Amino acid sequence: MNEFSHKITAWYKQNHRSLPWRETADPYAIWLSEVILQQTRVDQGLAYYQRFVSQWPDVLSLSQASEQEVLKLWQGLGYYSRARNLLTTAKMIVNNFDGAFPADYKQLLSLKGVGKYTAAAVGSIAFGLPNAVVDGNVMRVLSRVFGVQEAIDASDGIKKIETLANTLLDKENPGLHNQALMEFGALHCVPASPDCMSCIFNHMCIANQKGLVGQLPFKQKKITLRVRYLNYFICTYKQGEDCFVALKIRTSGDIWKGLYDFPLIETSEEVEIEFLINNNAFLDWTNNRNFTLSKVSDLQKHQLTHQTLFARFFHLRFHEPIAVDTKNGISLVCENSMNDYPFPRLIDRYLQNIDLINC
DNA sequence: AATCCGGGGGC
DNA sequence: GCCCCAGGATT
Repeated sequence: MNEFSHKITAWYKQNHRSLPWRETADPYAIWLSEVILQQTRVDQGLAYYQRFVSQWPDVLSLSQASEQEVLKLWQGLGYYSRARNLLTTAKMIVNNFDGAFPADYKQLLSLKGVGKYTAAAVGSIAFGLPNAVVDGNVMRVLSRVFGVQEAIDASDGIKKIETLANTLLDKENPGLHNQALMEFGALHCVPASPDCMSCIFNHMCIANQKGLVGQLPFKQKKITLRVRYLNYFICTYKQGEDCFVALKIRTSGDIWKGLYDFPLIETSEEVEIEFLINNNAFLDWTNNRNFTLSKVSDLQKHQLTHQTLFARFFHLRFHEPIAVDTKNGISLVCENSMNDYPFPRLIDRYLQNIDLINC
């Protein structure tokens, strides 16, 4: 074993957190944890992991769930394609792999939602395969310790880190090595103001020697923000004691695919209600039915990584049954059963705030 | 190679 | 405000 691996695994044995997916050798549990933790902190993902293993203890039970159920349990975690791919892969394992995760890097890579990182993580941790993981932690630790100054969001920098990671990997115990490196990045070699004085690598860390810790890892790309205005219509119709709400499933090529929101008109700036009601898209689906504007919400700001959303909710109380056109994804749902539907955080938060929709 | 996809937390 | 997080799919 090389000195780097020796030091970092020794550090890991002393300092690692006790986490449920570390108490098992079950590939299903390890895969599930890795998918949940993609672009997600342990603190945020832990409760989701526990709910998922509790609801679906094995890959067979998960494979029999509906997409709506999986998205509902995933609600609030973001990057919802992970949840849809999770279900796809569970079905692949049951149907194409005889119910067992393959102990092979390339076959793991063929699974939906499993890229190089997750294939290496599941392979090394569950099966002892000799593939080095490269995630945000590994990028940060290796770029600092070995002084990699190439941009880690461009191909040459990434390739350099990948080569370094595979050279350093302890092939006798790759799962331990990989987890140690990531845990060290998560707990000690943190993004902002790490404690380099007490670091096990401070004598050999090139970034520390050159005073570059604050500048590594280097990224060259800037994120560009898009601003969108979402004018939502919460359309209700009261029938007897029941309040029905028109929900709309989100479909193609945009945020929140598979989740539900309301009929909306999107604009590039803030607009008046008169503009919205005279809009063709609005007239189309209300089909000239009679309604009362019963409430207008404040403007709600919701920040995504690449988008700033401003949403306003217009409550429309209809006096005759709402036309349900399943072609455009609108369904009339009893308010009592809204808990079964997965909503984006923006929608869920608003619904929590207003408590009940006043029909 | 570039772009898109969420939400929460640290500073 | 800006950056980051146990990244992956699509084009």
